[in-house]
Amino acid sequence: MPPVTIRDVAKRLKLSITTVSRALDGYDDVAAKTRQRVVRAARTMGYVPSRAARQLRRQRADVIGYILPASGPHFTDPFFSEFIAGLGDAATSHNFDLLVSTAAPDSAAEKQIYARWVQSRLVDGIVVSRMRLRDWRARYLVKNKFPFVAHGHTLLTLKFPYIEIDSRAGFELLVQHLVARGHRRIGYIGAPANLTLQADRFAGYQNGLSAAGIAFDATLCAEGDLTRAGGYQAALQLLDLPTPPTALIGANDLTAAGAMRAARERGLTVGRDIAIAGYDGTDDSEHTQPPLTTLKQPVYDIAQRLVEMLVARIAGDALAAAQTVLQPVLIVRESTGGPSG
Amino acid sequence: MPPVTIRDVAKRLKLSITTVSRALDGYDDVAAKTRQRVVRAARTMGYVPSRAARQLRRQRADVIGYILPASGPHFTDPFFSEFIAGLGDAATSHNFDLLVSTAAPDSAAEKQIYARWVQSRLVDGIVVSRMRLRDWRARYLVKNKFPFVAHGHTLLTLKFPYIEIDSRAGFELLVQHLVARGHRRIGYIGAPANLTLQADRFAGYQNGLSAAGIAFDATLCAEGDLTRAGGYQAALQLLDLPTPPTALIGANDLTAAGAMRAARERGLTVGRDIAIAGYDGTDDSEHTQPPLTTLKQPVYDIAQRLVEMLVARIAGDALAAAQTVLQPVLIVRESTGGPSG
DNA sequence: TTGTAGGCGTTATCAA
DNA sequence: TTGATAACGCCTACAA
Repeated sequence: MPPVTIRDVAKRLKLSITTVSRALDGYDDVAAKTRQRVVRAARTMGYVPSRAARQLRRQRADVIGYILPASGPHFTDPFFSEFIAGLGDAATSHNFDLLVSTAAPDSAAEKQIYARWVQSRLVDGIVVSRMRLRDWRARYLVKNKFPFVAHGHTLLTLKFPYIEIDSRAGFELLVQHLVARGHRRIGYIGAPANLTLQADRFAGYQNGLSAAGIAFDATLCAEGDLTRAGGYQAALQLLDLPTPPTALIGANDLTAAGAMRAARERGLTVGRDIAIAGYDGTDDSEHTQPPLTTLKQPVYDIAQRLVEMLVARIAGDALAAAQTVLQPVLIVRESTGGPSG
Repeated sequence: MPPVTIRDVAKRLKLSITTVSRALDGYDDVAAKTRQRVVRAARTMGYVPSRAARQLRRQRADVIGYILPASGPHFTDPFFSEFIAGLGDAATSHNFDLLVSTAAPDSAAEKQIYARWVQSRLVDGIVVSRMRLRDWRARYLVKNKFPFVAHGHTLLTLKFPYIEIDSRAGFELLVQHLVARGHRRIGYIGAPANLTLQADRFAGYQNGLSAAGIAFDATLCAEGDLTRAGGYQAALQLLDLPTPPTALIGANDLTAAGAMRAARERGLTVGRDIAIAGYDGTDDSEHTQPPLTTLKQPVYDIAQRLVEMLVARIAGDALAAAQTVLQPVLIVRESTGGPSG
């Protein structure tokens, strides 16, 4: 059976489709009694407006989009689980739907998705995450005047709303913590250099060192890729140095988890022979063995707030152009010796 | 500026919109030269068909939907990261988009989402996961003749396509493995009783015991909720028995991870003092400490194949009604003594 | 090979 | 307070 349309409802009630539409949309120029009849009939007949028709007429989809920075099988960063949960919950509560796609960063597929979503007006707005220093996505969306919000900034002179964690300050804190525990040779496992988060976190690491009067040593730095495997490889490299570091900081928790594994393989007991710390602070970090010292960012809340900003922006609210910077919270656990260590 | 429509392209070329439409859709009754002009003009003008209009006309959205069984902040099961990655990649490669929402199982919100998606034809088909024994979702979708595919079966006498892992056989294998390592008191931490997976895995556990001539002991069984926290709590309960189990099986890896934590807190060394095993086998299981013995299901592939089946079904392909059962693979790691243990 | 016209299901404008 | 009617942008018989 074909879906029931507004026409069916109107016919059944011997009313015009206009009246039905207005009654359902809650206009106040409909007799209370009529409205009641309409609402009841619509419910019993199971009428739900066609998205396509409504969308065509109103020129908006009530959908927001998000693209996961990955494609392929092994994708399990808990950061993104929590992020998506936040986006989804917030979208629902604002009567939006969430469209999700996957694409490797800077791939042709990614560009194609953006073009398609924007040009075909499939979505009304986009949430962009894991920003890059010279992010073509920001450029593209600004150029097309397309509503979007970001998790993190760029180096470009573009104005757009974002929420961001002051990870630079966070990493300074982290270094300070390690120095207080007596560490001088502190290694750093970073992310690809084109990412904003790498620039920030690396800068924080360097600042932390210099604040403690420790000379920066490039040989103690390696590049990871924000995955466990990347952290593992990079950590091995650092641990096999003639004079290895006594502490390692990963650009995120996954990197740190990989580093923990590498340390164990080299016969080191994490938290005693070597200190390891990460960044993100999703639940998983509490459940590594030993539990991971980390900087916690409120991922779920950030996602929710991003959606709120985006929805406001789609509605044309100028206020939504805000740029918010939050402070991460240092959580000290056993991987760096424990709270009282 | 308003988006460019097919009319704009036609006007510019002094052609009818029909010709433009047909040229772009690759019909062969368009002069090669005309097509070329049209394609070029469309590209330079940045024309992309309006989704809403096309959708209204063709009565399909080219969108499939998936609902994450969770709402709230702490949602980080790697199973679902991988599942979504698989859905997203497969959807993209079939020229579909993926709509994602979140809702607690059996909540009012969940029902509402289904009603909305189905009735408003927002999506052309739905992927359903974590099936329940008497699953109203399957009932609802079958009743509405709405295309869907499932990860797992139900107890209902409904015919629908699904892919499923023979987790019953898997758990028998797991018990067998533990028995071979000398365990007789094998505990089980399950999932909520209304879930299909619980029925299957619990049955497999029981079968495994009886095959080994071990009497079933209900006091060695506890109910978890497929989260780490749930596994932790349930494990504590079992470990604090007068005569605690020497081995624990979790209904999934997260449960097992929680159990490992509980064991450590009780001063036990996992893999030596107690054996612990799980189910799912995402990358994370390899990185617990010690690495977790588990039954691996090919999550990413399953997700991809589900999408393929769904797409075929949406296209009206009867073949897509298949019901596939795959075998899980036992992966023995240190948490039960190691491969050679 | 190209063009005309109708309609997909809504919402919104204007009259009645 | 209600109803007729015109779009929204596209696809596709059918006609030319």
